[in-house]
Amino acid sequence: MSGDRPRIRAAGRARGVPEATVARLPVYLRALHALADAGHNTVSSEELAVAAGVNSAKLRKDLSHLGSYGTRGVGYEVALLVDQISRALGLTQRWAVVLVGVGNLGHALAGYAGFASRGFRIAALFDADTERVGECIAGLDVRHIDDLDRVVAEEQVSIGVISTPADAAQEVADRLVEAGVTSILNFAPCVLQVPDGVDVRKVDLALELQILSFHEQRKADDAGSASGVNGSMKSAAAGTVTPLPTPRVDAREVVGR
Amino acid sequence: MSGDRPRIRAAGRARGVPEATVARLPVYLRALHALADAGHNTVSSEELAVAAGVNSAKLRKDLSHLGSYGTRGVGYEVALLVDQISRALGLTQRWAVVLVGVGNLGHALAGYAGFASRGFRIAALFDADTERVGECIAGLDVRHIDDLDRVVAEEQVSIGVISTPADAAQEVADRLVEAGVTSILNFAPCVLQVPDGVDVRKVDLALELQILSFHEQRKADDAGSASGVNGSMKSAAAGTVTPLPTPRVDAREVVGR
DNA sequence: CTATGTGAACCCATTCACAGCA
DNA sequence: TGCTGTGAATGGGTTCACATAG
Repeated sequence: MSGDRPRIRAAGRARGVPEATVARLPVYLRALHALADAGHNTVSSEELAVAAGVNSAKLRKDLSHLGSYGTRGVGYEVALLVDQISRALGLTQRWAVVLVGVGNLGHALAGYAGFASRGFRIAALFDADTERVGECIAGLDVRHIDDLDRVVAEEQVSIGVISTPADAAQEVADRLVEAGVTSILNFAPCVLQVPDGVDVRKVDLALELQILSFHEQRKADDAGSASGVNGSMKSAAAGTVTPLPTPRVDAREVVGR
Repeated sequence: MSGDRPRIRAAGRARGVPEATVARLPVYLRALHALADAGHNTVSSEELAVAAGVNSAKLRKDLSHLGSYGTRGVGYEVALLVDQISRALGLTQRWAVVLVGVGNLGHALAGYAGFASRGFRIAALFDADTERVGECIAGLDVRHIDDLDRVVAEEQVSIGVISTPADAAQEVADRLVEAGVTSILNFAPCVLQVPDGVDVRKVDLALELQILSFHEQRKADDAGSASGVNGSMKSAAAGTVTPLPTPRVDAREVVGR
């Protein structure tokens, strides 16, 4: 038993699972559910790795951090693995979450079936706009942000989702923390300041596109330098052409910082 | 000039920027825009690091991969840095993207102002459901997926966003690649198979919550083991209680794998 | 004989600490 | 003098390759 170096362990349960591993466990879980649906009772590390989009060595190393739940020469029992990963992720309980900000994105998140199906229950929706309060979205009434404290306490909420504009996000985060929330998922495009003990994860939609933009550019450059010395245009791959020399930053027109 | 080890470099432009650095450049860009709006002309690595939520050593190392654009003893000129980072990310051109799947989430993405404000133009919306085709969302008509090839070619689209249900995502990805798209942002909770040369980034909403769940559980466990030997309940922190012993996986009720 | 579990090697990223320049 | 830019040190994560168990 035990991993590489002697990571911290609690009483009986496995602990000190590396962060990179934690981030992949939900992917394995998804793949396992799909395999179970397809009627598989057991699965090899190779099969599961393919289904999860990683290599098998990484998968085995990841699983080894949870314990030894495989059978040498055979593979893993699907149901058992689902059980163990769910347990490791804390999904044996159904977490209550509150969502703040029911604009464009908040609406979609409130109606996202994936939350319910993967261990989460939206306890309440909030907004600061009194126009929106009272509106019913996905079976939930939108409440005013001032009710946050009460709901978080009553429903034992520990996770908050922020889908407000960027300029309101910090204020909302402060209120969530004040109310007792200790984990925040932030969809607003800004950095949040929170006290120790509070976890924040961010999802930035445009940021992901910007990363893709980098790689697109790289591909276009490669294609360009393959033929002409510095292929000024011509093989600009699939990108919107117009390679503007130095357009000065007058970009960023609308909305969020 | 040049980084630590001699990473690959092209003609004159900086290359071989580490992936971890690339992922942070958009964050720096956001912070710089905010600083510019606040009237700052120059900024020190320390100030910018705080605004971006990283430490200053990491920031400087990251920027060093783009070249030497700071002034020792002074700091960085905000406008110049914005320019250089934009250039490095390939944001001197405005990329055209197509969005496939105008359900709950697709709707929200189509209306997301952050795309337009950060260098991207939604060229078209697509759906397979003929009921939806023709609908107008955020000023764009929803087109049928069969028109994908034409639009991608005509508008020189190289980036596609998938916001379909999981069971349709692979099919859509295949079509996007077939049409000539070489970068995909996938919101569907599944692993996509794509040929070499195509980049995929994924955003999984529930996955992020599951990661937070892990850390919540850890905090709850810590709080529990602080007092009683194995505090069976009582100090279950803020989480929805009910620590179920071995609930057998009957979870996952609705929707996507 | 097969596929897991894991030490060891390797590689990438972060952090430190200071040389070098305005 | 102050802050950038960067070698060197450290640490985490990935991959390799094989001992081990069924």
